[in-house]
Amino acid sequence: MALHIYNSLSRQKEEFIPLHEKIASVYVCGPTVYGHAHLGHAKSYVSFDVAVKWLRHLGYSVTYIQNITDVGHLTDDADEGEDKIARQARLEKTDPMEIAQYYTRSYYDDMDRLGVDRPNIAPTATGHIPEQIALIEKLIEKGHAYEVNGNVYFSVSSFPDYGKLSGRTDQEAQHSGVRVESRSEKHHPADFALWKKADAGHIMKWNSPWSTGFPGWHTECSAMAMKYLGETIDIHGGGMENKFPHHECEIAQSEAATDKPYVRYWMHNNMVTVNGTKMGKSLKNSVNLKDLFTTVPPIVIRFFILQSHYRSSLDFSETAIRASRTGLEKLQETWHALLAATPGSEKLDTAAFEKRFADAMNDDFNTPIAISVLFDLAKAVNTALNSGQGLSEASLNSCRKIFAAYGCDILGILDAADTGKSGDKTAGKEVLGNVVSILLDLRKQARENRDFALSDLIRDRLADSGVTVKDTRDGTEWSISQNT
RNA sequence: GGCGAAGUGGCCGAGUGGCUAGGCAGAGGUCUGCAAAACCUUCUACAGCGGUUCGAAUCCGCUCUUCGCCUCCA
Repeated sequence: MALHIYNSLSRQKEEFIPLHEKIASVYVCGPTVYGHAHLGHAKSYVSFDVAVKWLRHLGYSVTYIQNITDVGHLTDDADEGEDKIARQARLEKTDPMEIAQYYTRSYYDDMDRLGVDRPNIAPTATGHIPEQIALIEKLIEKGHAYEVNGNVYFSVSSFPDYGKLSGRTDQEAQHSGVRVESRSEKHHPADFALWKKADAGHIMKWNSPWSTGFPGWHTECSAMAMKYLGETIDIHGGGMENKFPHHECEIAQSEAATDKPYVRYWMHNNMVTVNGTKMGKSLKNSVNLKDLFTTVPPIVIRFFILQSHYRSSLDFSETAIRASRTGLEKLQETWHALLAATPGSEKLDTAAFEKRFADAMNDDFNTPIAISVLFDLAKAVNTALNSGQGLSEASLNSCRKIFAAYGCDILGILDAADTGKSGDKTAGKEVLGNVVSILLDLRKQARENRDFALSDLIRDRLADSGVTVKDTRDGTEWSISQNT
């Protein structure tokens, strides 16, 4: 089965055929850096991380662009209100640049811990003002934009396709919820700002042909996507809430400027909810990742996210996280057992598992199904290892390969450091291993003497220290507990 | 009001016509000095009402409910 992607524009799954063979250009709307990342960011960027990893696995050369919005994103409706970064700078009594850089670092810290690969290019809006001005000039030239009092607006009525992504084609419907005063200088209420003149005292501002000001929020993505990926890009991703107006406006200004299709496949991921309600900063129910990481390992969060489809909403709760954690530990147990196993005689045909996994991923990145395939394989592995026969060397190797490639590399839900092939045992770890060995030898002697009080004491004290001891058919195993 | 998504067993969460999703939790069993883990067996489903069909969770209609977007938001 070839890769199929659900295209928000056509509202159906389509076979993925990139503009240029074996090359995939991907642009995903990045964060506005005025606060720490929350669980919603995690869902979005983990989802696209897996998509990109799968594309690369399929042999595509992927250029993945994810912007950093550090100017132009206003607190109120698209054309009024204060800049988010500037507002936060005022609240924290510092410079907007410091706010942007501080929260950008914070964002990458969190994504690193979640195992999200960095994009190839992470352009900032402030770093691409000339490109945005050039785009606006072109739109004015072609009659798609007009200037009033140093502000430039896109003329929605000049672009008949406006509304094709969000389904909002009825002009009346578009504005029914927009609270713009009737005295607005815009020609039509639905017109959106491309360039805004800065008020006195505004810190982030640049010179332009129209005024000293700053670009509108929608302009940056079009300008940067087209600069690095060309006028038509293969995949554009983002959160569903950005479909309108943000992506609708991107299409309008890009296609009006180039007369070419802007995006071949639109991908939108769904929201994280808390108790069934959307998570949002303004609702004061957002789950900050740094806080969450203090009690839940990042890899569990990643697993939790991938257990649902990216187009489904995901409801966050303590019990749901706990269930994920237990489930993931089960998978990791098998992974560890697989690495520690010695060759035996039983054969396990892994081809079917590989095919099922690939089919699931090719079906619009269906990670829940892909994970269930790993669980099924884990069950087969456990059964074989438990039987006493063990797995043949060839089977063992193909199982390890699947877990390493799919569990570690693509889904990122199994710790690659556990493969043992890295051989990066630190001195401290070796010492610990030796000490634990001594204690386990003592415990073994105690058990042989049927001194179970002593053997249990050793096990309990080790458990208190974060070392879990298990007696298996093949002897005693130990591991460092999770979350230490 | 307009646009869109969705209602699955105790919980999470897949599944677009017939064949066990998966995970967590529960029950029984195997193994074990006891734990833990693992394995085996097993119990709870498709919001409601109609319709299409040999057959529907899956298609159609209606009703009810929830959520998102239409203001900033991954």
